Amino acid sequence: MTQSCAREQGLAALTLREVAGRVGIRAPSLYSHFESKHAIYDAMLGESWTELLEFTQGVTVPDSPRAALRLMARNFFDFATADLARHQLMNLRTIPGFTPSEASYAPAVAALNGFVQRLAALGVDLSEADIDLYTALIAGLVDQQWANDPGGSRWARLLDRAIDMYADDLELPKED
Amino acid sequence: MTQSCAREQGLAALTLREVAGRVGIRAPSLYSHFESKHAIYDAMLGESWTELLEFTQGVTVPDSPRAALRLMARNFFDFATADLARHQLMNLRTIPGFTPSEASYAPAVAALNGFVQRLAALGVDLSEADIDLYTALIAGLVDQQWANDPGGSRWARLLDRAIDMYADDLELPKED
DNA sequence: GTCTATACACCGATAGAC
DNA sequence: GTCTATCGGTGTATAGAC
Repeated sequence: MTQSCAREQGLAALTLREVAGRVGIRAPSLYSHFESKHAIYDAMLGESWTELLEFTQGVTVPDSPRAALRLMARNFFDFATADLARHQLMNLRTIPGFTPSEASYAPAVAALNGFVQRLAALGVDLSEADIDLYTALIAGLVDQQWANDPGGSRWARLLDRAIDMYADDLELPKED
Repeated sequence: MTQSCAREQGLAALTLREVAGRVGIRAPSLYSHFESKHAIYDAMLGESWTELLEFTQGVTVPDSPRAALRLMARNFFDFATADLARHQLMNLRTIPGFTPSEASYAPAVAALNGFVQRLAALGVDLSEADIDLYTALIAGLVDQQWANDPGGSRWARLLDRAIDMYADDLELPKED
């Protein structure tokens, strides 16, 4: 449900009539299921983070902190570069008045918590600033990939280097 | 001309009728000056990069590569976090079909070239990958600042640390 | 309850009079 | 150049059939 319709053009290209058409109903019927267009965005946001959360929970990460960091970053990067509308919804604030509900925000928090706890299990305790720097680093690579080389790999190539740079900053052990 | 109208709400909130209203004319009259709404975006984009370019050209940077990097990054960050619509236009691809014209893209290239050349003058030669990593790093901090703490300083605080992390990766001399 | 039909205000864009 | 009038499309809302 509420699948990404505007996967190609981005969030702004999503119209209620198209969403309804794909489900096989008329546009106004959507209001039986959602209060507004923002509510649809909200549902999509929740589903997206839930999808990422469930995916990451099914992945076993390496014992080495650096390798674990690399793998989790790669997974997030691939997830975010696979669907533009989803990325705009999860990581940007493209829609003027839209703020996520608590319910939809919960899986996002859970996903980030999962990331932190997996590293903690490997003996790496991240401060809030550490986490913020990490999210900014990955988000920046994703954004540049979308903005300046969509479909390519110009920034995807830099991911491992970026993670290594970040791991050095955290003073993680060099060799795996 | 073509000042940022949607400074508060973002690019998507910009309407032709409002733009026209601020200039004191009716919406259709805009089409005497611009071919389409995209052409207005294009003009705004060109003006924004030109503004940044002229600003940075007037700034004298420190002799130390690290300090120079810090200052230039801070200038860009402040510029990008001061105006949401401008940031979306310069660093993101928020508008579905919009691609900048060569003319509007030129000052963007010039601004980045200026950055590279100033570092070169200090003995720091950046590869293409180095540049891409830099832009991703700063863009990521800006995006997170806008998305998760607009008006605040949660990611602004991390800027110097991020630059230092980057400078370490480049193996720039530690002390200034 | 879920849908259709219809209407409203607004959007970007065009045509034509002055 | 600027205007008015208007077009098709959008999000949104409501009334009413089944």
